Amino acid sequence: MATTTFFITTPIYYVNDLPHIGHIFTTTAADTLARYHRLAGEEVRFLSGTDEHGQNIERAARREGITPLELADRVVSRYDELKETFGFSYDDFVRTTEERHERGVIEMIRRIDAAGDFYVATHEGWYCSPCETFYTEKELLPGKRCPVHVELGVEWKSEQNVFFRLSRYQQPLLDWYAAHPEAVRPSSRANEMRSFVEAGLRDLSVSRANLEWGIRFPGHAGQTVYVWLDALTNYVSALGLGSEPSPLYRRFWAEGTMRMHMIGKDILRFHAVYWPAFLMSAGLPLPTTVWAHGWWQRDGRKVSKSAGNIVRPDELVARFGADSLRYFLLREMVFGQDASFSDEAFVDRYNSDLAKDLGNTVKRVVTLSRTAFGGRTPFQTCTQNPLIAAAGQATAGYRKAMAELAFQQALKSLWKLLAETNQYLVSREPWNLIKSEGASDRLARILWNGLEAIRIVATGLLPFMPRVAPGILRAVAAPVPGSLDALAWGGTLCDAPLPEPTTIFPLIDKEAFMADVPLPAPPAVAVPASALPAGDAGDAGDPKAAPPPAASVPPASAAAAAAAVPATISIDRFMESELRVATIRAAEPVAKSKKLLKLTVDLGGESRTVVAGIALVYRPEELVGRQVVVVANLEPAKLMGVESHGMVLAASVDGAPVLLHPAAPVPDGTRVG
RNA sequence: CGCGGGGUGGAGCAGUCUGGUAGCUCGUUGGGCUCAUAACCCAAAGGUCGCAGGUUCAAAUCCUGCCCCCGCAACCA
Repeated sequence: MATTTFFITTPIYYVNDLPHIGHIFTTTAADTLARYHRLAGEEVRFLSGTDEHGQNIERAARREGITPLELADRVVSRYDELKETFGFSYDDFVRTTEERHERGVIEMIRRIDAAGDFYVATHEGWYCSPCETFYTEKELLPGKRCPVHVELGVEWKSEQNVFFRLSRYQQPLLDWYAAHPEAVRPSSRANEMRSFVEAGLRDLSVSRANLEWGIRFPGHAGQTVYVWLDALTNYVSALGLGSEPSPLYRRFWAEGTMRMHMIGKDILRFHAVYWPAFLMSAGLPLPTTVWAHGWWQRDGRKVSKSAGNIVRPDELVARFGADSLRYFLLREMVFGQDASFSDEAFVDRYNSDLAKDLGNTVKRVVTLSRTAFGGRTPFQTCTQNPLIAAAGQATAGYRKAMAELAFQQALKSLWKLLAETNQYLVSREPWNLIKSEGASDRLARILWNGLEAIRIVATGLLPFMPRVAPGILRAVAAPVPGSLDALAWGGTLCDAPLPEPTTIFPLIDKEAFMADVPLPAPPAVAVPASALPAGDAGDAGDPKAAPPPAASVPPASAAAAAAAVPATISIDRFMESELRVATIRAAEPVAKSKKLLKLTVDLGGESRTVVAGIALVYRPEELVGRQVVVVANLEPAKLMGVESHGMVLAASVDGAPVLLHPAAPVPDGTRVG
């Protein structure tokens, strides 16, 4: 029986973005899994990389006056640093500008072409000449101007492109999902993909004309391979598809046991629909699992010093170590769902889990043993005690959770064993035995059990904390194992020298730490997007790259004819509007909007959220407590994501709003009219 | 009807797919212990599981409607 193989990938990260918490998270998850499977005795191949082609890179490079490759090199060096810092253990790092990748893409195209799944068709859209790019209606600025060259208009242009017959793979994809429940996880995502595919698939434009920075499309002069076909192929090109011989490709893909893509949910469609379709067309095996995790978010409403939810991974790493962050990321999030990141949660987690539960217990047991046995581990083992069953349950729960990528559960299982170890110690009171009977047999068994439990926990932590876990093992005089077999009870050495314990995770004064959190930029002013690390977990390509539909539909006329307004209306008609006086109880800017303020308004017992476009003139602070007139029966509307339940009346002077208010205070809710 | 996430003790969350005594962590209070990083152990208080209907012997969980919050897109409702 051949060894089980485990091929795991991160997305290839787009190089116009510096690494952030999302990249760190995805790679940490994949790394932890890779390490776990190595310990499980499987043959593991772990791949990461960068996506370096495309218009955006070309533009960004031009802006900085360097070549695209120089730009990519610079970002790649940041990923190298990250690898060092976090101890990522990928075996290979593929860059889409590498020759081996290009060979893979060309082979992929050859195979798809042989299957007859390419055709040339016309592709139309709004085009900006300086950008050499098509934009969708939505991307354009008002007046059909280019979002990059804001002063320039765009033109309607059509271009010949190569299309992939994605539509042919609708049923095969549905069959694949049905036959492989593990193919897309978590299962809620699989449902999403199924309904997406069931709704019908359009053919996909997979080339661009006039795109310099990319791989030339074989057999179609003037065409460049477009993002996703290029990017997704990295998973096999890095293994050597298109190069001969390609033993890695054969071993880990063609004949591999597990082929897993770890991705963020934002790029699921590309991995669970397009990529399998490409592979089907090419006659290659499909991934066994596409695992889409959730996003790290932040509570946008409460970005403040007191809330302490400012993400500063660099500082956290510098102060607490990369392993602490690795632990936090996998312990805090229910893998697959979204979670929110905050400094406060981090410090809480660090103090309670790492400093107290883990660090303190290690030091506690080691100190007891050193005191009782002259700086050594106890002289005898123990084969009958309550911790054995506890450890058995903990490791079983751990393994089960790891198999399901339930990292949170796996860690919880280990921590339960730590708690049980502390309970055991309290029940046996070894500190009293030291005084009463010295280095007795009984004491030896008790403390050996304590050390053994810690050894097992540290073993389970090896995939999660690749630097700290070996340190703990050394602290309990245990060898660093190369196999999960070490999770079994009984590994702690007898009468072995125990080094003097150190404080692995110093307890942090949370108050002091939180006071240290720098204030964010004033939210009333436009905050540069770069100051707010995105919550997503790494794009494997241009997020704007969703290919336009094959069928060209001229964009709808933007300007609908203004509804004719009669010169006068009846009093009844006017009375249909419910105008009421209200007091502004709270006001805050709407995130990322220039003009909107979110007002919480008191209508006399009823509290409402009303969005008003007055931020350019009024500051939130000066509004609170003021009375205004509100249209109370307006149908709700969403503005910049915030649902507005009413409208604040204001006079408009050259577009600048001036709020209306009663000349004397009146009760809230008073009808106007 | 733009897409998506969510509303469960003070805080943060799990549980919802596969209905059946509401669970975890932190915090709080009281007690214990003193080996350990003011750590560890025990106990207690604290919840209309957003609201309203429905299905069911039984609903946090399934169905319908509604309200609210958050992220993305949409900027003056």
